[in-house]
Amino acid sequence: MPRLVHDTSTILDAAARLLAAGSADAITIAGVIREAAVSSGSVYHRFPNRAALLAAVWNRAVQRFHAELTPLFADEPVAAAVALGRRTVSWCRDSPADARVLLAGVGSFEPAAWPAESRSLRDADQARWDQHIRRLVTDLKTVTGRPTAEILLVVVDLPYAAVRRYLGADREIPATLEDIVERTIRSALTTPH
Amino acid sequence: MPRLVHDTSTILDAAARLLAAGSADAITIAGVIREAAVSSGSVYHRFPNRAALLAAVWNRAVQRFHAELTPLFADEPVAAAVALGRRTVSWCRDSPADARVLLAGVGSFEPAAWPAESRSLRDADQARWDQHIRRLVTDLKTVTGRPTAEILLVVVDLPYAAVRRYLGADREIPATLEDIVERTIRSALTTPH
DNA sequence: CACCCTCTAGAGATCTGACTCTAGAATGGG
DNA sequence: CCCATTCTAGAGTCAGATCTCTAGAGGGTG
Repeated sequence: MPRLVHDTSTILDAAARLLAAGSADAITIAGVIREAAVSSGSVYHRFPNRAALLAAVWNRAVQRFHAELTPLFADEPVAAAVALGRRTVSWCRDSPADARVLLAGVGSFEPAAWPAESRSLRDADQARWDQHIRRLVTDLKTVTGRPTAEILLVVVDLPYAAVRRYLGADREIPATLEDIVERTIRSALTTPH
Repeated sequence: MPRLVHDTSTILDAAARLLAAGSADAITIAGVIREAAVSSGSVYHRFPNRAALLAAVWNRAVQRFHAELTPLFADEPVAAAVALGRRTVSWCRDSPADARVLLAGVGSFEPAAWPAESRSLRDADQARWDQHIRRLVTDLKTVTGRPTAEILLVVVDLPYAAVRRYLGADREIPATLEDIVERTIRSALTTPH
């Protein structure tokens, strides 16, 4: 049994690098072969087709992100919302490649073409995540009295927006951004209205 | 002199429709030909290459957006910020195709490959817009005492984030979103800290 | 040492899409 | 009515990308 010469993560890293240099469609098999210095045989030994490779890139990034954030749901609702926002920012700073993957959105990864295996993996992940979010949203509704759409905007979309400006332009995420995000979340959730 | 049988906007509309159905890379010449029921000769008579077509799609959407919003900078700073946020939401509801173009970001349109003409057109537009934004930001800094990054987050990125959730998933933008955006902007700018 | 079995290398087959090119349709002016 | 000019049609070329296929390298096992 010959050892694996190339690690699968080498290939996924190369793909993520290609994405960072352009869009998700910049992830071509030919490009990965060049970037990872690997033969096409190697790639196709691991992934039946391009869609499966894209799926792996996406799922890996999402799993890492979720692994980092899920513990934070344990806090009190407002504290959890703030912690999620802060951690989203710091995670993006520490894992820019994965962050760029999430920034592109699943839609860029042609999920319609994914093999069943990849799809169910994603579905399971997503279901768990959605459940956490739903629970947090209902808790925040009772605590703050805001409508669902407002809570989603402040808790989910706002940290994403904060980070997008810098990731998209390949600029450093400022050190003060966590504080800014925290202040904005707090004022939006606790201002009387 | 034979009349133009196809309007150029027909071609750009078809391209925008293709983008809405997928990513910006879904805008292929072959696709536009199908979607607009036009021959490749017609397309290449107007646009020297695909990059020029992409540039035209982008620039048209941006010009429409800017035309809609620029008058609003005339207000008092906080009022202007609120009005910009509200109008961004309503514009996206009324012009979903153009909104999807902006949502994709210039990066998707391969600006590096644009002809000089398209590029300078965009640069001029962008410079005018940036000047308005810069002026508004400095005004808001003196009025609210917030740092630049915080103002940009609240004024520029937040309305974008509010709308992204719905445009990206092809869902109706809720009628209450303008109010939600306004409340969030106000509380972020006027809460003492 | 012989034998497997996993993994790799890389040459093509095939497809898709961008772009070129030429013939000609349509219309206004002389 | 003819010509010039503008625009259109669509076949054809070329580049690049996905995927297939076969030969074989490399290391563990009997």
